[in-house]
Amino acid sequence: MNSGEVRDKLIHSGLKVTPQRIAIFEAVAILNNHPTVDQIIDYIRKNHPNVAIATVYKVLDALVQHKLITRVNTERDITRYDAILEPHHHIYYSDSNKIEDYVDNELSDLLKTYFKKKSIPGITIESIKLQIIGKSKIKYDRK
Amino acid sequence: MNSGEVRDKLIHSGLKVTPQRIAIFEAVAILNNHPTVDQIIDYIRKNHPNVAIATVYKVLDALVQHKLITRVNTERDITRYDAILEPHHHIYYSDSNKIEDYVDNELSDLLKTYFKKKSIPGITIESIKLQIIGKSKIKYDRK
DNA sequence: TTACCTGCAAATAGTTTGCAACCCT
DNA sequence: AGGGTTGCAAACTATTTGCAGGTAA
Repeated sequence: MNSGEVRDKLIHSGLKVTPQRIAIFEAVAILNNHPTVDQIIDYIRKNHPNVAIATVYKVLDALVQHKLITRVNTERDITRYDAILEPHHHIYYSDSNKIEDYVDNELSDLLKTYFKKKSIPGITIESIKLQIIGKSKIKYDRK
Repeated sequence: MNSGEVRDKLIHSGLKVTPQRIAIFEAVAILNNHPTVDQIIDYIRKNHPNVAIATVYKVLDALVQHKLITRVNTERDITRYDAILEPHHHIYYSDSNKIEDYVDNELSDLLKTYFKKKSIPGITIESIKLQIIGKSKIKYDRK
């Protein structure tokens, strides 16, 4: 996502285009893999040292509010953000604590079909998200 | 879950049985529906006024540590707990902000079969959790 | 121009920590 | 008896808020 796209998305949401917003939006997109606030702040401090931390929080809130990014629910006390908006599932690596996107249309269709047949009383389903929890098969080198 | 069962589970985990632990463990079980720390603290303050807040945190940590309860990943800044340990899915009501358990063996089997056939490279799957997000069909009375 | 945005510092809220006293086993 | 546990207050950390000055449209 280049800064032109970022500008477009901001304008489209009725948000004013400011250098801070471009920088922070890009940070979330560049730091793909569900960056934590810490990672975003680090990135901003390195690349745009005069942007205030409070601004990072305010901008992230604004972007979530206007659905340009989403918050990912993960471990307690760690807020992660995601610039990918298409419906997708998540893989949680319990050993390395990383999160990866998982797109699987066959699976999505399977679930769609399943819940079309078997609806859950009392609820109108809006979306279904899978959390796949597992261990990485690749061994890590010892430090 | 009666206090006898609670005692057994504590002993079984090698945790000492104290009135505070019984009270807090019971609170999570009684306040079923994924209580937040706030709700647990409220309950404890009402029913066991001399238990310190810090103790609630410490006991919840100990219970999670020993896998007697689990933490549920939800909205940022809201930590919820769950005394149900069997694998199960969650339904998130986007309108009322409630979480409900969803047990569906047919679905679990379907997923198991699916991922037996189609494994994801690089990961050994430990568990799969569904988050079903939707709106309640029941209308709420206006205040 | 003017309503929106940012930066700063102070405030807040949730959670953790250190340690002496306590109490299960 | 002795080590795990608790209670309290202080410490911490992440996030929010208020407001004066700045800036995009």
